[in-house]
Amino acid sequence: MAILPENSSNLDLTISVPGFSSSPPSDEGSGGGREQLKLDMNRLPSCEDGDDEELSHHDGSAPPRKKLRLTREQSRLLEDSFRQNHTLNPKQKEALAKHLMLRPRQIEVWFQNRRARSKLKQTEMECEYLKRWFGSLTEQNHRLHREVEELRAMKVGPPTMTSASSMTMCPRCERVTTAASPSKGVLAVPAKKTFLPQEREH
DNA sequence: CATGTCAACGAGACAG
DNA sequence: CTGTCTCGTTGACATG
Repeated sequence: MAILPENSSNLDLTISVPGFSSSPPSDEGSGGGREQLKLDMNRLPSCEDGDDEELSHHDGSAPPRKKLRLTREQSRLLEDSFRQNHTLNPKQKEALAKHLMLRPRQIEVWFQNRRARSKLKQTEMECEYLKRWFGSLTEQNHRLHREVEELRAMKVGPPTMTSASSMTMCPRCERVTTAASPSKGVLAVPAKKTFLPQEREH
């Protein structure tokens, strides 16, 4: 269902949905100074002992999972990179990891989560679009119903028009057909023939 | 304290 | 088999 143009590269966060701010800068905005205290978490573990993450826990027990917060600069560069490409090849990943002082795995995870957020945003926008569409269709439906009622009210006596009296309009395709081939009433239009003095617009 | 955000993880699918 | 993806979830942390 390609409702919105899947313009791949730049469809992501350029449109802001109210109440949904996943842009990293705003995230850091609140805790800019505070985040700096946690930067040691963002350090590439390779600079210290065994670059095998922080899970080189003795006793095989699972290491405590600490929350990594990316710095503003890291987020910015990742976003830039994401704008250029939504996926990374191993070489790009490695380079980016080195540049950002993160593990390649972290880069990979960030891109996975970023794609997920992007998709979520896209879905929300489509949902919004469909809701609006539904609303306008409902409104149009009501309008047409009113119109049918008005037309029906205009039909006072027995139909005197010769050819038109045997005509009915398919509510679905809005085509005028003869009574010999009655269309199934898709809308709540009674089975009885509807008399159309004149066909409106379409 | 309830809730939202987001990095991280595991499972399962898939391509090469 | 390996690497990467999506999807669903978890857990740390921030915020009102």
